[in-house]
Amino acid sequence: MPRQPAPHGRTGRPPVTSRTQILTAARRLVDRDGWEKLTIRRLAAELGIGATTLYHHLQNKEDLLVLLLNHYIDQTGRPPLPDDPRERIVAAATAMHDALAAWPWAAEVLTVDGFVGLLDESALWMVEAVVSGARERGCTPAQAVGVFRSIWYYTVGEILVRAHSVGLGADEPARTRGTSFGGLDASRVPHLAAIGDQWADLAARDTYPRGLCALVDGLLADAATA
Amino acid sequence: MPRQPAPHGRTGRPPVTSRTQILTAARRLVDRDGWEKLTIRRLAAELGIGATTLYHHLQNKEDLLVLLLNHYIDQTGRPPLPDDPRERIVAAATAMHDALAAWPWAAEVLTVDGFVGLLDESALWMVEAVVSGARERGCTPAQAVGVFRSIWYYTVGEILVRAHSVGLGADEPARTRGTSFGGLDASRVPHLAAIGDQWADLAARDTYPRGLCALVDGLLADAATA
DNA sequence: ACCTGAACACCGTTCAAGT
DNA sequence: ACCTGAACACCGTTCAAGT
Repeated sequence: MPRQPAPHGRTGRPPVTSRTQILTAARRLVDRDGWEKLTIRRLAAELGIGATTLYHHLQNKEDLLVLLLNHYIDQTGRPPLPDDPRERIVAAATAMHDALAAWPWAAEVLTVDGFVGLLDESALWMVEAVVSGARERGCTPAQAVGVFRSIWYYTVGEILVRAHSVGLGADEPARTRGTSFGGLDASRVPHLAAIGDQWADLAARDTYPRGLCALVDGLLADAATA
Repeated sequence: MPRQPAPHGRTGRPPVTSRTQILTAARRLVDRDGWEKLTIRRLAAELGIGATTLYHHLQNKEDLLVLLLNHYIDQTGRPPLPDDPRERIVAAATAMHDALAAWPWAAEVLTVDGFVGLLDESALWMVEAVVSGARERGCTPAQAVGVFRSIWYYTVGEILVRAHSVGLGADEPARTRGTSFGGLDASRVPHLAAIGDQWADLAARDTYPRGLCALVDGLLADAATA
């Protein structure tokens, strides 16, 4: 419901037509200055209004985050879904992953809040795709929900761990020590000691797709034998 | 290296013998008031010292978090590890999971920081157990690292999602609406609509062990066929 | 060495007041 | 209805100063 531009009596600063302007400004701020700079006060400054004014459009900061996440998901394209149920599950999971990986701060929101409550209907196609694939492969409704949840855990975990591992090398090379198991006690942790400095390289590889397929195959096999 | 109690000239407040007292106070504060109340200023008050004094023992807040996490892990018991490699992987992963689940705020630290750099050697037995099990089942070193990472993602994701879903029902029953897919459009998301209100129940179940086994079996099978 | 208060540069949020 | 500044109750961190 767009606002009428007609100023009935007043010609001052146009009102902050609710959510849309706020969300685009928030998105701009995050993209420019980073996720940790998204604050009520800064966002108000970005909009050229007082900080307290924002509270006429937003319940609180959490509200802003949820709104922004849904706004982002709404803009995310929806890939074609394969007919094969197993491939459909993988494609939907990959779409979730890629959407989050492209905007890592979105994953932060997922930790600030429970996840299910903040997805609006435009994001549910991913859930539907996974559940439908699982059902077609013989899962019960309970099993299908379990399949989705396992995939979701794996995906969120990958995003969060990766998001917080990136950039450490840039400003804090001291911590690179932890990432390589160079000087480990070979008698206590022989396999890690053997891997040694290679750990950093191996841990930097993108193993999400590989692990996802293994997970999906494992979940479907488990459901089939139950 | 414990401090001599002998006050050479002064009998004022005993010094904050570095880390140990700080960490026990921090742990007490977190257990009593919750993770979000752990702040430099409050911790100083808990210790009965000035806030700035803490900076003689701590680099910064992140340092405190890392120290506290390692302190917690050090105190965590180490379960017996099965001889069977597959069972060993599952047991080690379950131990990681249970340790984090028992103190959910620890999972928060994992998102604040990359994880590998903050584990000290006393926690590496879990990594070693997973890697050794994978190696015994024929994985290459690279595959074994991949097995660990996939399990880690799944575990961290489960902890984080669960930690942030708990308690929502308590103070915010309004958001329970999101957790049930009651009034969904059956033509657009038929499977979710069919599950409907059952989603909340199904999502509340503990499916970590089930999903973990599926993941491990999937990973080992994948490595075997590569 | 160890500790301090004051200060800086921020937060989210509320409230009474303005148009 | 929409917006405001002032204020409240906090943060992490730095710095010059005290013993």
